[in-house]
Amino acid sequence: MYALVDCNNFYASCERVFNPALNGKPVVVLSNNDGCVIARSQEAKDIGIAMGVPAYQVEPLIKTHNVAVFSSNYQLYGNMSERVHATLAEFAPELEIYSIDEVFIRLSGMENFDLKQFGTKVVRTTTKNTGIPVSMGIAPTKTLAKLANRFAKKNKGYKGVCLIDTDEKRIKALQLTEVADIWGIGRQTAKKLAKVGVKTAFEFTQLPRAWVRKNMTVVGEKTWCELHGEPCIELETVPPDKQQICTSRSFGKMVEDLPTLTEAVSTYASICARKLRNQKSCAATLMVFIHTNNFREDLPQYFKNSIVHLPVATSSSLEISQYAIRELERIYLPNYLYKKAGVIILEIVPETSVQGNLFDTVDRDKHKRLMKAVDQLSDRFGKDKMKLASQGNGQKWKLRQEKLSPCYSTKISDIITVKL
DNA sequence: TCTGGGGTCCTAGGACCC
DNA sequence: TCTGGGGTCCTAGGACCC
Repeated sequence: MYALVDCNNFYASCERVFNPALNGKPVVVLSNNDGCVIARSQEAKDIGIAMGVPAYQVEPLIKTHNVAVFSSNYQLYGNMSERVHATLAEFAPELEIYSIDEVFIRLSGMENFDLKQFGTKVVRTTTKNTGIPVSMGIAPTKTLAKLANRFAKKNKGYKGVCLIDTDEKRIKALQLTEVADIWGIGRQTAKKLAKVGVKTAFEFTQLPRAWVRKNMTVVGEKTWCELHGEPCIELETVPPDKQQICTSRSFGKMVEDLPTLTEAVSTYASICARKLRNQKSCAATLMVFIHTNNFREDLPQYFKNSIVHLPVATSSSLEISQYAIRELERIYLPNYLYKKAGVIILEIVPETSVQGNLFDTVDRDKHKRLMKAVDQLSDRFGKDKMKLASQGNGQKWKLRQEKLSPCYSTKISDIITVKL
């Protein structure tokens, strides 16, 4: 059996842990640049604030209902996420950290346990230890565990735990669920299924397997099998190394000049390089892209990217940033208002198997030592304390984060500020 | 005024090989 | 009249997830 533990309204719950005055009140968290609503407390959902809407469109609702609004604070959420994992790890040895707010657990060797009781204990302990309310779905496959989790959340009577352990419960759950709400069935597939008269998850499972294979590829076929109770999607206890790494942001204000864009691109390149070093890899290809604001139909538009293959794979911020800036200079055109830029690194290989180059002139050992020192300093004093000169100070392009909460759990300076 | 960011997997089709 | 067969690799694009 598998369990899926999912934190309820995760980002909104994180904000509440350190600010209990918000309990019982509507809370929303916004995406980067304070753009869209990406998390809502139950109260915020109840007054009709939809997921993903631009914040300015729900401004009247926010005012009328006195909704607490926060910029996203990933340092806080990441740390709270780690606390949830730590508690769960005490209950089970095999965890898959599926996302910042979801964990799959393999429940092996528990045949003689009362799983419902076990689940209730996990849910209660996690909430008690971290302050974050969680729900748990338990079933024979990951897809069914996801489904069970939906019921655990939606239905108060379950008290946060839903167990699908018989065929009867499985079929009942499938009948009560729209196929579009199944994990792995997206909008396009749901549309296709509607055309052949399939609305519920149960109806989907009644389609012939061959039809599913033909029309929905092996991916759909796996979902079909999992809904029948046959596990096809393995637990991934060790996260695989990333095959591509991307850092991109929209700017707080539109940017026109090359020097400012250069600061941003250099910063994104450095962040990519750090992510690369964290997984002990190097990359041999790099792409830079810039584009204007495509919501502004009244302005001239320009979307462009540029790819470069490096002579030797690297994870040095200096090198990656240099190449990124060079590509930016190739694609930059004046007289456009840019809204977003990004750096993507590809062709990622383990740092232990980098292919050398006879004509290499870079002192790679030196770079490595330097990066190690920089990373240690960043970990100790904050990631923005030491950077390349080309990154500038970020004043002209940084994110808009007008409603940022303090990093209660990670930064001492913030805690002191709060107390004052 | 204002509209997020970061990933993975699969398939089809073209280029190329012997 | 007639023009093989069997592969691999790469890329772009679509679909999905949080």
